[in-house]
Amino acid sequence: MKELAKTYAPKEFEERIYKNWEEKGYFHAEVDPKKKPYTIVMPPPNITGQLHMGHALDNTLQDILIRWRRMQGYSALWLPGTDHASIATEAKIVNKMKEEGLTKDDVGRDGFLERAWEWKKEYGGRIVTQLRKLGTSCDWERERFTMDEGCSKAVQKVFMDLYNKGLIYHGERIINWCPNCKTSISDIECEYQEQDGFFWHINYPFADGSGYLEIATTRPETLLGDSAVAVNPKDERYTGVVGKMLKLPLTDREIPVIADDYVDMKFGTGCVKITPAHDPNDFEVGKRHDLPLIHMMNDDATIREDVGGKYAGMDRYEARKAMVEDLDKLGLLVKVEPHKHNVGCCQRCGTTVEPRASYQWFVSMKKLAQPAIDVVKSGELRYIPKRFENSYLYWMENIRDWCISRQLWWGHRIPAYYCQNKECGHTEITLDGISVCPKCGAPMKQDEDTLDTWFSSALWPFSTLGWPEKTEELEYFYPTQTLVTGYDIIPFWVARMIFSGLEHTGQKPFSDVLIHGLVRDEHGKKMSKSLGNGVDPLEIIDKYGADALRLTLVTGNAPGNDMRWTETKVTNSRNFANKLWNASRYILMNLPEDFTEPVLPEELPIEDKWVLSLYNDVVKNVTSNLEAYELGIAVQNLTDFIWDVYCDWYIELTKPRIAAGGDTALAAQNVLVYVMRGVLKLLHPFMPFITEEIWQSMPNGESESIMIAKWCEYDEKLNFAAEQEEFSRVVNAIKAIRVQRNELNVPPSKKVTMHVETQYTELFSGCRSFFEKLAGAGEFVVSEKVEATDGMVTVVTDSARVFMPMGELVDKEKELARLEKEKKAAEKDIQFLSGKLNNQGFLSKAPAQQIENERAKLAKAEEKLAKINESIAGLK
RNA sequence: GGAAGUUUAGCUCAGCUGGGAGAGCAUCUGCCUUACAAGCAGAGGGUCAUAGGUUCGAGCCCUAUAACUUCCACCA
Repeated sequence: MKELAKTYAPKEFEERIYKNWEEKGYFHAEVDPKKKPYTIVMPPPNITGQLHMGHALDNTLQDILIRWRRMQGYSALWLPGTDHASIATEAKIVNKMKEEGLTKDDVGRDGFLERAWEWKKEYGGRIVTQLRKLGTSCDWERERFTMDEGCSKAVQKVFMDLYNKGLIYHGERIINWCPNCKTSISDIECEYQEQDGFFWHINYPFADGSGYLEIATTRPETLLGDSAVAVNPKDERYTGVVGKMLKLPLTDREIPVIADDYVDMKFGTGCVKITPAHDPNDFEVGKRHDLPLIHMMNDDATIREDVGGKYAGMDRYEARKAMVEDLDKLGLLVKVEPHKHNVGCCQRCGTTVEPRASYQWFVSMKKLAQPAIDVVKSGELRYIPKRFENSYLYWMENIRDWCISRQLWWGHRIPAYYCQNKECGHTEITLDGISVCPKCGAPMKQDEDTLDTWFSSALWPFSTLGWPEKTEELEYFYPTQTLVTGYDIIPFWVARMIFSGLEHTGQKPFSDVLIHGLVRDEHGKKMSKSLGNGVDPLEIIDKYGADALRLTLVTGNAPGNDMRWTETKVTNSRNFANKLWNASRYILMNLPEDFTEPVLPEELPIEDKWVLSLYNDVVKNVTSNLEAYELGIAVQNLTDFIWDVYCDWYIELTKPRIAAGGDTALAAQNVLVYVMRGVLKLLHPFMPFITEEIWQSMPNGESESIMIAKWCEYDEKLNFAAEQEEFSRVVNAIKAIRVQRNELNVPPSKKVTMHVETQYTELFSGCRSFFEKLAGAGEFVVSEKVEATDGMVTVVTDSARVFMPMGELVDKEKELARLEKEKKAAEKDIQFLSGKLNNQGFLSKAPAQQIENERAKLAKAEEKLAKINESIAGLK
């Protein structure tokens, strides 16, 4: 046992405690057949990342669950790791090289990767170091990285398996191209923004000189890639022109007019220019009509040499301007209308993406999605809260093929090898590498591309446990139990883990998905780097401690709901920590030196039973709320009990006994320590540091660290419902006296004589010291009947009347008015309750328990009214 | 265009399977009561967005409306 410092100063102990836990190996989870496993895999933060509030929330929730389950006796594994974040990291390296005046091509693939690994070595551990400050109890011995050997092996294996099953294919499709990152991105990495644009109406002349066809477009520069103009076959305006040829302006090409249902007659002019290489819909139209695919842009969105003519080399927007001007000069520009439309932007860099036909690798999704839909529909895998199942299912049911190849170097290189002999063209997918074509003997060359970052994240729950090897870890810890993450990455990550897990391991990757919301700023805005409204968790930890931060993030946190960040919430949390600290300090100060373990005596006074019974309820409620993932409610139960019941009432109740010394003091001390130890354990998952620091200072024969102490269980022996009810009569009387003293401005230091009239004489006499201590009682007399005299204030509760002689402080008229007011209130109660109890509908349909409750309430109200009436009569 | 969420005290939010509206902060009034002023004891403050409906009974369930937020789709 060591002494607690005078004030709560988390900086003094948080770091030391964490280090100690880690040294003792408490974070490590082993395969243990004697225990049940409980596994959470941490959503791996990007190696480029810095700890932000989102991480702090996500990891606090996970740590609460893991610490709780560990204390419950599970072999609780929280598996941490980081993500290589291909685009983000590659961008960092490219920027860094730019400062040195270098480009990717200058250093080459190997040189680039060397730099990337170097960078990873230097910064990749930053975020996990920051996580430790939060108190996260992850098993660092099992820390993984999406590009480490094991995860890479899993990626290659999955790629090959899917390819062999025909679920991965290579083909030319329209993909989203980022001209800045110079890579393809998937549909969900493309974010749409509404922008003010224009609708350009352009006349395309018929080749035979018989007039024009007016088309409307938002992107005139793509005219260079047009291979047809389409009209709706039912559109009577254009029936005659289908099949005719148009002269494509600004070029020397001719293109046909075709008919296709895709065209909406009511929109624009009803004529659509078809650019199959640069628009997903046009691509489909082009396929149906066998139109040529005309690429008109380079990978940096400049106009291509071979089709661009005078516009070649211009940037897409520059070309747009020039072409519109030229069309105007030619008299072909009919009109320009302002037009709002949505423009796809690269999630990473914000650049407007260019839809572009390109040869890429795709995962064929339909087949994979079905089991992932079924597992949720059947309830075998559930989202908390359930409403997120809707958007998940909608997404999965309407899923499109996933473009997985990226024109990046940092990532898992695609294990596809192509025969360099064009005649042969053989493609080989192999994990071992191959240099000679097995078909023709020509040299083979590996695909230059890497895989989407999310391809490896999708395997995270099992790749980290050793898959594809049949490790004992995989056998034991998989499927995992809970995944904790924000709703923003359900499509990116959660969905992909689900179908990947089902496909490759035959098992769901986890049973429960706990979804949390976003931490917003105090105005409700999303915290973001660009807005500069982010709050740095590390600064908060530095100022208030990790426990205060954690408590703030979990208090009032309902699954799936966003929360606002305000600093006053943190000070509240810090204040609570301080309260707990001082309560512990007080208990320890008074403990006899030879006190070892708390033992609850057989005979206990009523207030002890009262607090133990309430504590017992808290044990039950905290546990059941944790089971329901209602972490916010669980912690509320606990903090309310600690502050309101334990500190403000029970500690105060024990003060007279402690002062008295002897057996009664010792009994109180046993209860104080017993309950304190219990609530410390219950609180530990939420506030690990302070609870450990206090635990270490207390008699703690149970275990050397609270981290590995046993979770509290509801104890039927501590259920003292009758005493709980009984003692509340005293509490209510004390509260009522305080109200009167306050209203009459009688200072607490002033002792007041009290004559208590009650049928519970034994109870109230036994509680005399509480009235002295907490209600400022001087002389204190309890009897069944008290004769009121002038100058007495009457305090009425349902179980007692307390008369206090206040002499000149009492104004008889005011006192009467007050009692009349209370009488009205009591009558209103009675009216309400008896109304209910006279209602036949209520009596016949309400549950018996409910009727019983209302009857009891009515009886109390009637008792109180009778007492008030008696007092009024007495005064008159 | 489709879907979801939110709307409760001045502010931030709880309110579990329907049974007389809660907390913290802020405001006001008293307190240095020897664990804590980062505290203690009190007080005031709400047509639970609006309109209907179901029910003996609705903040909670149903329908519609409004405002705000978010996700998905992406018609040139």
